[in-house]
Amino acid sequence: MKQRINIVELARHLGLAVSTVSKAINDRGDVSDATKRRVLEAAEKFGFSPDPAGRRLRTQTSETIGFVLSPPQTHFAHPFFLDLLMGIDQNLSQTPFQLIIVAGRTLETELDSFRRLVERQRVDGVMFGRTRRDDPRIRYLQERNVPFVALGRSETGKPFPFVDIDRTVAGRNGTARFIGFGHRRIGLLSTPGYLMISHLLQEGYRAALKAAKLPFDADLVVETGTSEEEGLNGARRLLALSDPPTAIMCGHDLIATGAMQAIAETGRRPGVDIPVIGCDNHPLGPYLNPPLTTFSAPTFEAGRRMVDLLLALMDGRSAKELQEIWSPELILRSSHGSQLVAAGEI
Amino acid sequence: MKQRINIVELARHLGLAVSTVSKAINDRGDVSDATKRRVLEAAEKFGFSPDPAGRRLRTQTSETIGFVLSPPQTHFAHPFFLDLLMGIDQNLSQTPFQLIIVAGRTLETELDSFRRLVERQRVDGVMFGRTRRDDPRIRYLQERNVPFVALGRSETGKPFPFVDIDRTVAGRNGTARFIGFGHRRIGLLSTPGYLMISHLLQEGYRAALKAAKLPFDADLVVETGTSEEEGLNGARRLLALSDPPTAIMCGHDLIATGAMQAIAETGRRPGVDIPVIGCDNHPLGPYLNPPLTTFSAPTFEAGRRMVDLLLALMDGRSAKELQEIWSPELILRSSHGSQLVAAGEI
DNA sequence: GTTATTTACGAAATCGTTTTCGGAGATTTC
DNA sequence: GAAATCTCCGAAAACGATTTCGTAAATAAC
Repeated sequence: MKQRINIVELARHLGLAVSTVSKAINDRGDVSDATKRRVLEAAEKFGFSPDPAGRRLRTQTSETIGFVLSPPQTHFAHPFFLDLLMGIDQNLSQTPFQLIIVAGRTLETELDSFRRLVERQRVDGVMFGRTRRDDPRIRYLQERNVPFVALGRSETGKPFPFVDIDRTVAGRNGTARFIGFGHRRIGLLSTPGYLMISHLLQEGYRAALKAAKLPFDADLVVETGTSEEEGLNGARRLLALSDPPTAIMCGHDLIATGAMQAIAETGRRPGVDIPVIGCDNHPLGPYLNPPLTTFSAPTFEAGRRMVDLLLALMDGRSAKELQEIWSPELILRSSHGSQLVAAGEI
Repeated sequence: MKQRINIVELARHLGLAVSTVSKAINDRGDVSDATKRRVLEAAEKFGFSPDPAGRRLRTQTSETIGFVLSPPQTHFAHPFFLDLLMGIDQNLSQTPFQLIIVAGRTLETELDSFRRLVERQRVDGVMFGRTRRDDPRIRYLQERNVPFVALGRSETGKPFPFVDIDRTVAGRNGTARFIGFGHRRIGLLSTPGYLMISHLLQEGYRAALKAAKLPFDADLVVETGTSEEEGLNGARRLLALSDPPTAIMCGHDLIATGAMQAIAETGRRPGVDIPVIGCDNHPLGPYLNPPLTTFSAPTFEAGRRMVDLLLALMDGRSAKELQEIWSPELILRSSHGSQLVAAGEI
């Protein structure tokens, strides 16, 4: 390991006091431009940069923000969160903060990950996603008074900062689109019920039905996990109904993938006989059969923005002004019933 | 923020010296079992755990290992690396180390990410993937003498620890399979040439040709990026040849996805008229049209193992004994020419 | 019963930084 | 020209842990 120089040796080399050098490096006041320049040059020359350990000890900050990947694992075998991480990192790398990530193992032990993060690692801030209607993570963080920002809103606790890609509009617009095509019985394959996005999706779904004066039929909505297999099973249940849906709105592209599989199993053509719409714009959507119509999810940008919000929060801004709801946009491919589209819809 | 207790206050409460408390907490010798138990109980009661900043300052370690995501971004909109991270984290969470991740922006600035990691953050170890035949990252880390483990081997520098999911066997076995089906002209759609996996894939490809006494035709191998679009374009070039391949081996499932698209464009049926095999077992492979035959890539396990190797290296073990080459296994679906399989192959 | 050895604990130094406070010199004000 | 105000820099005190080394008591050896 190459020999490192510390701030006192650097100061000695310069014939200055350590305090002066420190102030120069951190661009605090009380040091002339001339010496500041001199210090910076010397630091560059000797390859000096302050040891984080020393600085953190003194300033009582960890310069660290933690991101916890939600369980279960299969949910994250998904480009979504990697994009999010990329966005977070890109923004964070412009700051002194570093990003540490931990993975919650199961729903039960997930809180332990949070505890380790704040009580042992002492992170300065926390980020996470997949908010739930009733979310113990939020309660914990608010109780400990640690700054955090979530991907998704929640019904839990006091106001907190979030970026929310609004599932309500996906549910409403997707369903409305099917209704516009003449469908009367529309299936909803939702993500797990405890998730906030599931609740919002169903709200949008109901709103669209109501606007069209269509009845709500509880048989038509089934909650599944966020995977292809679970989407497959959910769709099978839907299709086995005595009066099955003629179109299916899905809470996630992976679910939609399974759903199209289930439709094909019955000998019908997904996207033609039974149209399907997903959510979150999975990169392989265009390569499915048929190409999947879906709603956008600008996760990279969401990651960037979450960092902005967290920084603002730590800067003293109030949580209420740091809440953003983004509307996803419909991405038309062909699984939603392209023959109608071809007939003049676009 | 809840009031924290530090080690001197804890010691005062116990009527012990700080040194004794410290030794008890870290289970170093020189403290009786009785007082050790007493200290541990008190620590639990007061919710004390040592401040990482203080400990790191004193011990001159960062207790941090860094993972750098390779550029370009599109390569990572891929479950592969998320699984790897999950594996790494699962193993690392059993140790005092924390995982910090950074994303290399471009190939040019990637080294800066490494430099920031070791020279500023002062991580104790580094991990990364997508090794290259000539890899400046390896040179840098070896020169600085920082412990690291890579996903993939390389031709660069002195021996270092790695886990390598052997692309040679994918190239060889995939190609041999096609040859066994009677194909004489087999296309190879490889990942970018600078990557080690590309080199190994081609080696395997050539080996299979040689074993079957088939000629090598440079026109039949084209290197593309690791994305669907690039796979699409690469396959178009292959299919536009005057004497085009009758089967295509791909260095990646995303490439294979694009290739099947390209085949369909020409009016032929991918997997039937022109069989295709990919690599890395993308979770959506089974849902492509046709379902994609591919090679396994146990990335979660690889992540776990990489942590073992890194820890062993930091523990003084020699790099040479910390190199593992894993053979991927063929996962038969139907894109490799299922009609032949149905005819008795399985 | 004396001496040698072990065992258990404590005092103090140390890691590298930031920050407070004070003061000398330069500059402005009246 | 004296007083007041700025500018710039330095000495020293934290921050919270670990580790070395010394020493008293307890045990073992003879």
